[in-house]
Amino acid sequence: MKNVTIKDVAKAAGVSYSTVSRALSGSPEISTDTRERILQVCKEMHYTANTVARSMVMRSTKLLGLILTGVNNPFMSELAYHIDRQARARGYNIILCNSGRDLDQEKELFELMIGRQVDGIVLLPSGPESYESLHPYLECIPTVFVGENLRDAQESYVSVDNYRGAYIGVEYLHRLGHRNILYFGRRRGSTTHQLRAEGYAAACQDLGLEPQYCNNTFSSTSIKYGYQLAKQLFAQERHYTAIFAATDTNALGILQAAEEMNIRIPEDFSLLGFDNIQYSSLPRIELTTIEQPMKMLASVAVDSLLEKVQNELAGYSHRVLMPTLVERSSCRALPRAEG
Amino acid sequence: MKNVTIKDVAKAAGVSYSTVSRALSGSPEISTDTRERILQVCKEMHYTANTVARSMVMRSTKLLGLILTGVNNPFMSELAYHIDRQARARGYNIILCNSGRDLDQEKELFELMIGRQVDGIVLLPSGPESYESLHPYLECIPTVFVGENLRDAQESYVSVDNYRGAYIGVEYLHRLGHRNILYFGRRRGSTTHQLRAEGYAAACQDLGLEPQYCNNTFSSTSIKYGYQLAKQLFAQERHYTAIFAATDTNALGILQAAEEMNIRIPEDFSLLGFDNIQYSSLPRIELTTIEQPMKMLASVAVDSLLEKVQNELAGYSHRVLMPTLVERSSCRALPRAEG
DNA sequence: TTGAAAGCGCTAACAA
DNA sequence: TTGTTAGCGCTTTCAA
Repeated sequence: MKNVTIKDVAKAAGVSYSTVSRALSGSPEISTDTRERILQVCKEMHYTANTVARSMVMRSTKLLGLILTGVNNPFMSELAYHIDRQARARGYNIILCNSGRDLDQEKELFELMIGRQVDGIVLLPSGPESYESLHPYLECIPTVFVGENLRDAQESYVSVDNYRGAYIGVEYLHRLGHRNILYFGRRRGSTTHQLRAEGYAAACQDLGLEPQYCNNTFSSTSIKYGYQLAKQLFAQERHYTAIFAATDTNALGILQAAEEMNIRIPEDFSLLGFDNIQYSSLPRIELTTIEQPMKMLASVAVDSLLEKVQNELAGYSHRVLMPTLVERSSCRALPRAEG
Repeated sequence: MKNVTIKDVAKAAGVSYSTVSRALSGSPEISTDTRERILQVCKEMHYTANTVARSMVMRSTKLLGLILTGVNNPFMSELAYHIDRQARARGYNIILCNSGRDLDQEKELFELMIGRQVDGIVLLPSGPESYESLHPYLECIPTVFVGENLRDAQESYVSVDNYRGAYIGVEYLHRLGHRNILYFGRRRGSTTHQLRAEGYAAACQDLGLEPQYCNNTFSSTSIKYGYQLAKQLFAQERHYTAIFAATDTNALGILQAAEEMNIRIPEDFSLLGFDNIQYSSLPRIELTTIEQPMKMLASVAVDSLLEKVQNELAGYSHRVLMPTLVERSSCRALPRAEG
């Protein structure tokens, strides 16, 4: 485990070490032949520049913090993948951290990242409270929130038009002939969820449908909670021909409960999800859903973060992408009579 | 965006800056009251230590490189999650990189990580060729391979006993009454896969079964390839009552093809997977499979890497964990007659 | 075109 | 117990 430095190269090449630095940085203030000679020596000695030292003098680590609630979540891991790709294409690397959806952890991670001198942070927040909670840090470090709508908060974020997505979903089911659509998993505390519920309500209003809700009483969303909720729901009488689930994980919970109770989808009722996580395209699941364009989300997130980093501007930007419908097999058209 | 340094704190507290350093590092060579006074000033000034500067003098970044083929793969993302947790518990952070299963990328990432002075690398290799390909780098930086068996290679690795796992799987199917078990997705080029196939063959031999194979002619494993392979397989006559898939993704491809062709599982044949990725536990999928203990894999990987890092020993360790059977709904017991 | 030297923020050996 | 100083590997003025 050697450690060839710029000085070693300088000695070997018989020049001063600032000359080596110039050769490496592609400075114009150097003759072509000395540059080539030095580069040759570097190669021979297997010199690798010490990024840490460079970071210190350049006051930039070319490192981005990526804080999310848990990479093992399929939505997050997909996003993380694209964020890494995009960042690397721009010459940055990613320090990955999991907050576990814990505000204190999140704060701690911000401090850690600031100490590590990352150039910026991509945050998939624990919830809308994150914005308030992290406020003091946001002035110290360029940050972009992704996935969560911050509405008119004075901080950069990238998200999907959740209101519009829900609206599109209801329209689709309506077009299929459904007139009784239950919204499943409505939940307090998340702006994203609030917007989806609002979009649903607005579409119902516009199309003359009666809104019906099954509220999520848990503090978060998961297949397990979706399952528990669905079990309760199925114990009651059915007044709907379609369920619009607030998230794909909710929909998967519904699928599980339905399976257990011998309820057939889409024969007994149609099921529409939201997010288009990887799970949803799996055989036997084939969930029709509203897609969040994750690759786009990732790339816009990195771009707007780097814009902020490189311009040193204190401004912020809100980017809201349009979700789209992905048709698979969990929804069916209703014959006139049934509608 | 201020930047409070140790010097600023020193000036404010009226001490030399080495005293501040001592107060922060918890050195005993300092009086309790000056320490407390300094810590107080640090808090007031919102001082955060610059990890980059510290790294330089300490010659340790407390950073680990995590190189995998793609976090968006559910097996990888699960592993990444646990690796981060374990690393952080030990005071390290993770730089995440995706190699895209490309050997050149992998090399490039090693160089990048070495330049970044990471203390060690956790590698989920592209394949068994990675070991050869990365050889020059392995002497420069402590590395642990995870997931792939390197057999007797002189480098640390953590993996599962794939041979034994396959053996257990065949025993299980045999116990269920199956006498004709097809091994699906046998593939060249991966030691992991070779060992699984060997375990299958050995169990067949020991139990007096005739081995049958459906070979994976693709260079890698995915649901899509599994699907294509299965389509071909189903076009032929069936001489088996159970399929043992080399990986869960293969099994999911089989499920997809079966769905399309109205083949019922486990009624028409039983299906056993290997890995226990998250997908496998989903409703409607409920794949019975051989589990790789991912949390354990992650924690052992980090531990043996840090052992290497901290002891500065040039040695290596091979840790092989035992896989276990996870019973779900894709296998059924055969009545005597059918066996 | 090249070299000398300062300095990024910190730790640690040596003095006081 | 505290202060002074050198130096980690690099970039970048300023001189030559």
